[in-house]
Amino acid sequence: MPRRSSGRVTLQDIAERVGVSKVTVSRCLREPQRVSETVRLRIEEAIEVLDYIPNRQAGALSSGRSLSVALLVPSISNSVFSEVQRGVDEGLREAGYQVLMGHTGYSILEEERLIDTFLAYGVDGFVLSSTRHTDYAQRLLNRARLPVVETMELTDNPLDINVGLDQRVAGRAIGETLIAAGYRRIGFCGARLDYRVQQRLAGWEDALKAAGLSTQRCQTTPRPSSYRLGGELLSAMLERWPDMDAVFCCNDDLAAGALFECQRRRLDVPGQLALAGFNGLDITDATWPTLTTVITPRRAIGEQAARLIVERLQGAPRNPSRHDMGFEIALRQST
Amino acid sequence: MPRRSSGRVTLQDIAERVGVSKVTVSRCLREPQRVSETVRLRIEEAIEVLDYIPNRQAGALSSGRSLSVALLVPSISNSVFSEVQRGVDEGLREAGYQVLMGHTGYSILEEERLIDTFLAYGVDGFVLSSTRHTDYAQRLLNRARLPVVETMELTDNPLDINVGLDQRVAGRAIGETLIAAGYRRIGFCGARLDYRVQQRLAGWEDALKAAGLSTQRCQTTPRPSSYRLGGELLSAMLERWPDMDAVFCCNDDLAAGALFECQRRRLDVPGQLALAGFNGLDITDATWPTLTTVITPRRAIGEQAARLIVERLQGAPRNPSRHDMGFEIALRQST
DNA sequence: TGCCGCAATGTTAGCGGTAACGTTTTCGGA
DNA sequence: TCCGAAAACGTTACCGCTAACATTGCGGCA
Repeated sequence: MPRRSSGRVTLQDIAERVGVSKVTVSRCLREPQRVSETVRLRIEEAIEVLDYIPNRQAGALSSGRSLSVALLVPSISNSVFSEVQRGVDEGLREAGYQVLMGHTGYSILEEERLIDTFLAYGVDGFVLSSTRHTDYAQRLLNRARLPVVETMELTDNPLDINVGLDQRVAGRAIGETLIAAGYRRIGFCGARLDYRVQQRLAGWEDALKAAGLSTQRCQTTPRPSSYRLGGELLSAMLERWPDMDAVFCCNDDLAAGALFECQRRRLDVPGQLALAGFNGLDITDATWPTLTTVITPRRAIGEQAARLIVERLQGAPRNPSRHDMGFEIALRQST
Repeated sequence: MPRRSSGRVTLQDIAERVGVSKVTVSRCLREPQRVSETVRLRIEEAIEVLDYIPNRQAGALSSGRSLSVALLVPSISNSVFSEVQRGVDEGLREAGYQVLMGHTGYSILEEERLIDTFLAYGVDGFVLSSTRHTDYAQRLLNRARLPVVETMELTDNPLDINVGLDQRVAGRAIGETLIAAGYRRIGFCGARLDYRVQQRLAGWEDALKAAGLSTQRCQTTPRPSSYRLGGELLSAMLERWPDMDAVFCCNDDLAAGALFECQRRRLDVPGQLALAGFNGLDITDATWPTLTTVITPRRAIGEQAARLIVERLQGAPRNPSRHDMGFEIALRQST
């Protein structure tokens, strides 16, 4: 007689119904080929009839493996990360892992809190979407000895595995693209200056400096990026630098917002002003004119992260590595 | 000597260091006021020093409560649900619960799979983003006797708690708005005809029929909604019904895509064609012209869902209920 | 002085699984 | 016919935590 039973169907219930011990039932679920055909069929029937759902918590507690991996993204509403998520999810699900998602709101403190929480849930690995973390978070991750993938940007000192692209090189590439297209008075607008945006800005400066152009037309704000903000920033820039002939927006949201503002002002794009974005979201290929942008391999990053984590979970040794997934420039109508 | 220790710091380690039993440490974490000041301080210090992270799986297994709630949304890339998620997350976190998210890809079979998975993880409740489920999923949910909130749309037969808005009434309202603005040859375009979209369509028909107008200008597709698809659908409609003077798009993505297509065709909005969307995403307030739309209280839905779940988790009796959160029409430049 | 009540802490027995190892059964080949 | 190894299944002892109950110690009061 159980002291406090949850009312849930357990392995024991299945075992009793079939007339075997619960280890046999457990084995039947994990290594079916090690159980005789007859018993297996009867166990499967009992599971079906009783609607048995295994208790993962108990399994995880006992085996030390939860078959789940945490994926931390800055923002769920930012569609940039939904592609990464898709890649991660697909790859991990195939290998039998469940992805648990958390969002940090672009705060490394919140990231720290989530790492703590997910460690408490016993996840078997982490996919992070940045290379910047609090000291405490790094300590926790190191101590836990779990596979950790830092994604999106590249770093020289990965915690473990690093999969991303060189944001600075990409920023430079888009700058050079604008220069090659003949623009000379090129601006930059950026919102929420996280590390990645700073890198893009640095790349933009690299390109302009290398061509002997002025880098003064730079408008930034710590506010979170949005379509409307793109319009506001562009307005501010047009006022300060009326001669500007092109703008590199640190992401596609700002670029689209800037485009809408141009339409509002009846400013011809690209005739009077060229626009470029970053990431290659769907919208860049739908607006009129379509937007030139840097297409980042977000899906591939997610898939690669999943692949590497699974490798490690299946026994591959810890071996810090960096994977540059590259990028692609999409030359569109806006330049 | 443990047979297989995980290397992790446990309650026992804290207890030994402080010189008390592990129950005392456990109590100190859950009901600090029941432990003497002296002991509490020493326990807290030990936790700090040893970087103790409680094992939630063990706790959940023992107590029967996991302090987590599953939130299932159709799509993570659809920003409609990110607001719901924010509301749910905020409300539940305050009450000490962790939200675990899953996405169903608009498939009730996938939803069923996720319900199974999250039950295996021992979640204490569910927030679903639809009222349609497989029979098996309903059976699982009923049997588990957990609080369940079905969100977004309303139903007459809630599984448990229902928080949403009447999609049909909202569809009718936008139809009436267009009619009141003087439009007479009003079209409807819809993608991925899930239950909610069907309801909006029915509402649109209600409005047109009530005004004695034709409901023939209706273009739909099962393909998933996107900006580009909005453009394609609009093109097809303009070809079939050149005289159309307004279109209600079943969501904002389609509406924005349709707007871009109008710009491409140099069709004046709203002069030659009026456009309306659904949901009230950020973009509707950023484009030029801005888009008329139905603003759905997604954040409020999430918050209310969280509130009701917490109530139930804190002991309120099961009491099937329906909460109509209403909607608001935003009249903008596109009509 | 003796007894009661309460605050503070301890003991015991699980929660539902799984690892490791032990036992029984089966069966082919010497 | 008998042996031995592999296949099939069982026993035991936990994983780390908590509910329920037991115990201890101390102050207050009759």
